[in-house]
Amino acid sequence: MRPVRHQEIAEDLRKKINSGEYRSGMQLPTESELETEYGASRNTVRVAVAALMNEGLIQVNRGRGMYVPDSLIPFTVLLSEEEGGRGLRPGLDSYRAGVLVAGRRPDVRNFTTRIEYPDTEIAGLLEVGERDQVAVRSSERYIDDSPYSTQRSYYPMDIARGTELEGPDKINRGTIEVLRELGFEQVSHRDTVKARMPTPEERAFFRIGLGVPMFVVSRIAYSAARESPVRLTVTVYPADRNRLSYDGGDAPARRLTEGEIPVFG
Amino acid sequence: MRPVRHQEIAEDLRKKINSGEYRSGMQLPTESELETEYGASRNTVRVAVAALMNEGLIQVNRGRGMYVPDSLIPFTVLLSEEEGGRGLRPGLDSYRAGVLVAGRRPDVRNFTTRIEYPDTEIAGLLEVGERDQVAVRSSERYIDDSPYSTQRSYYPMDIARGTELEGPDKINRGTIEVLRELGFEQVSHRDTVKARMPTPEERAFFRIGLGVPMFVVSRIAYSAARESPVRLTVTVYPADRNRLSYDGGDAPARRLTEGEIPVFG
DNA sequence: AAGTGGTCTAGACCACGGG
DNA sequence: CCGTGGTCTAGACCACTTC
Repeated sequence: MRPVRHQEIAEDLRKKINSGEYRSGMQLPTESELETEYGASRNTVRVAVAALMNEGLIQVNRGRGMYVPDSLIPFTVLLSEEEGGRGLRPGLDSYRAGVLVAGRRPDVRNFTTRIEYPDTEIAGLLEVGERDQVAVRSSERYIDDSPYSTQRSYYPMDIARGTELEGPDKINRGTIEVLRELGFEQVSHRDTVKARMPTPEERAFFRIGLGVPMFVVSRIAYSAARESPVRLTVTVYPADRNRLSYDGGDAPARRLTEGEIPVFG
Repeated sequence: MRPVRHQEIAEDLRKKINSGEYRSGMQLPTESELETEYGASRNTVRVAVAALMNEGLIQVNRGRGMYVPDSLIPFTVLLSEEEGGRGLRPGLDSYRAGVLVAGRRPDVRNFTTRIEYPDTEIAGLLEVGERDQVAVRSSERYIDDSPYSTQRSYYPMDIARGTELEGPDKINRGTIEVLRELGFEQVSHRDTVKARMPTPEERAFFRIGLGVPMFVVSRIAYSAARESPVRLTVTVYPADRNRLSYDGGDAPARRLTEGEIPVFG
């Protein structure tokens, strides 16, 4: 296989990054320096650089230069903790309570409620007909003023009708508690995790570079009082600063690595 | 904000794909057609096209054209099923047994065993010192001759020494069974899920396009006979054809959507 | 052979960040 | 202001697929 110039350049830069010759936070040579260093035209250099961006290996700031990304403090999203367990503050939903326990500041913005007809996928997961309306509660979640996740919960209208769930207000005590009050205590759930690239809107909202995928976690919640689900919650997280954690059986207490921050879904 | 030509082109193509004007499997206009359609130079068109590739919206075949990807049959990886449960064939590891149950053909290739010093991350997760050796068992897993996942399991040497685990052979009855025979019955585990972009090697091995992220699932296994973990298994899956599933509580039986194929981790 | 995308060049002007 | 990366052009040749 005949070597291809931009691939050689990319491979060389990859090696220098992975070997630590270029470390986190360091600036790489400028485009014109790379041109002379590799004896290639600017566009060829840019093709190589684009490949590295898409792998998440470098970050480019217009006007300033190219950098090896700082390693981010990872949030570990605990997705199999019991609701309301582990000394969380009662009367708060688990996201808020969990972030507070971690010593961070939670915030929910742009909260909206809507009633709509579900698309095929949502209807299938919620086990309702496509002509049955659902109540949709959407919000953006922040930690310390940085966008953290977007969330959308769907409720069958026969549960939500006439309740707070279809109302326009945030519910600080958590919707799990509301469902319990309505007689639908959540006894089990099923999570489906997908990963995909962000839309341009998500890239802008989360302020992430190229090469950063998104987690999409869909949680279907069940109650003993009903065969079909009582709720579907879809949460989207950027994958560069989040990892998901699931315990099976009675796993031992968590040992945190340096800088790791546990939060709740 | 002054409109930028290649972004306009990309946005227009995105709309046509999402609206269904270009459907799965359809060929898009060629580069030269897009040049005349948008009145832009070839490189500008190519920048727009590159963005769509990175979002996973289109797939490009050299010499043939650009296509909207066929939607893949999704594998659903069941990660919270009981080992050996649900009528799996006894005497087979859960991956093989699960794939057979789904009516597909499992295959393990390029199996290797190695003894090495763990890096900082592995040592931390396994709770061994960086100067304590570990046994590493690596393999590539296929389903119906298509690459499905790569897997690497790490065992503390004080468990693996002198056992099949450090030997060069595949163990068809599953290493969970071997650990049980050694007195380390697995009673709990903790999964950590990450998502990242593939390396060029992974792109080639899994034959995936740009814009397809990878799942990295790290499972730490615990036994009642020992405080520190008995195994760490790291599995890598391409995210375009896999979703991960975790049940919490006693979730109801799974309802499969059309074409969905459940398999085991 | 014809048509597709892949590679590469040389040069121009623009927009942003920081001194 | 200068240096950075971002946009865009016009043209050339190459490699792969299909007929």
